[in-house]
Amino acid sequence: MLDDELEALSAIGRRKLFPGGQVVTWSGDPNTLCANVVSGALKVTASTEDGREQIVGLLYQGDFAGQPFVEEAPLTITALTDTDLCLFPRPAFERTLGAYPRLERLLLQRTMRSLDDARQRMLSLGRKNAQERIAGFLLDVIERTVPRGAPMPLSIELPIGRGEMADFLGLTIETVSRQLTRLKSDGVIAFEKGDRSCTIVNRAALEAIAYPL
Amino acid sequence: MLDDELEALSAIGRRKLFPGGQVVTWSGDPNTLCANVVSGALKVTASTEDGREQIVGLLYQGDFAGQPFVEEAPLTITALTDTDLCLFPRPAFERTLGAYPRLERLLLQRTMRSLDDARQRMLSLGRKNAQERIAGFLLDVIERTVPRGAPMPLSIELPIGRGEMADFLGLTIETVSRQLTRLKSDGVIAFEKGDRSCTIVNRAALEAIAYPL
DNA sequence: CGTTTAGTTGAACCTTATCAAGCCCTGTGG
DNA sequence: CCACAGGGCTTGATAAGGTTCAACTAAACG
Repeated sequence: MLDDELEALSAIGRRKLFPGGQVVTWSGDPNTLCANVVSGALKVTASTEDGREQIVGLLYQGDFAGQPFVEEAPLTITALTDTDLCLFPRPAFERTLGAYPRLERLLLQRTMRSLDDARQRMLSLGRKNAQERIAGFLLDVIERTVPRGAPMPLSIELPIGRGEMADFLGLTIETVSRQLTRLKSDGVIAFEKGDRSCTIVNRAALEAIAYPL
Repeated sequence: MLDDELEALSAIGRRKLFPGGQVVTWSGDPNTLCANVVSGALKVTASTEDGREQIVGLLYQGDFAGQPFVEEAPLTITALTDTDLCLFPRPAFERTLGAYPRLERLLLQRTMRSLDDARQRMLSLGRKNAQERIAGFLLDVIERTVPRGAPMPLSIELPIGRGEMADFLGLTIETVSRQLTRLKSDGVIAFEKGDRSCTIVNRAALEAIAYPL
């Protein structure tokens, strides 16, 4: 981002801290905000009326949240951990986009990447079994957090708990738990000091599971 | 779209007819093209290496196809019926976007709508059962093709066959077929003159199935 | 400590996939 | 004109993968 763009954004943005668990935007509410994630993590969820929930996206440091040019927020956004957001009132943000074409270009590219992402997840949700989804998820976490070509046994910190993994992968808590213990007893992964810190013992095996044939 | 934008686009576009079944873009190939759908219909698919397929989007008249600013095409696009496309070489299309900010804005808005769409489908694929998916699909077709507030018994033409419905909904052909016959015997829909032309007998019932509670 | 919360494990059940036949329509060639 | 082959769809029987319900464990917290 260029200096004047950053400046223009910071002129309309205000920082706000959201404690873990707090909802930033409710689905159906008037869409008043866009934001940049300064630190922390958020989940973007879609729900059925009867309470079933699907996590349709996870947002981390540097990610963009919200939808300009839309009157009603279609999705609920919730802080997973304590999260620092830089909030932009939507109308001001839209004006800034108009004034800085490079910014709009950037947003377009990000939106298209999100779309690609969403489509890969549709493949996963529609056509993969529980093992493949879990393995794919672990590989995604690796890609997101581990520097390229780090030496094996890798250690990763799962960004979400079992329940949220289930909501992300379209499974139940129990299935997620069982598949993880299966990967563990197969010697592919291991857990130490807690259910969230996971060691990748055999990455190749994980890839073979996630991407068969 | 404004006159000069249309002109700029038509200057770089060339029309081409694709017969039904023909692939327009292969996933993994160099991404050389974007296009507008002049007439006909296309499917956008993601696949696993071992051949499972998920339809991640359907494109109709007026829809935009392709991904500017990406070097490798991530998805396969196939003509469902004979389809007339207006093709743009990607580099020229990107230059045109830069020259006509309103055009880029338009594309951004479309991309965001596609993203919303994709996320709703994630909810469907991850959290809804076969009946709900089928009912939701039928309602989507209605929304797309029937004028608002048309009188009941509605008649719609299914844009795709059973196999493609299955690939779209993350089900099998057999399950799609069974759920449709179930809706038929429940008196919610009916079929005349062929498997593709479907009469909506009871739209409210369909909505109650698609959106429980 | 007792309570709560997250995770694991087990057993029964259910939805959907899988495999296999059969049907209907269309187009083709004898 | 009829037999027949092929594609798209339906239907049935069976099986598997996941869900559900329930009990249990372990760590966290007052």
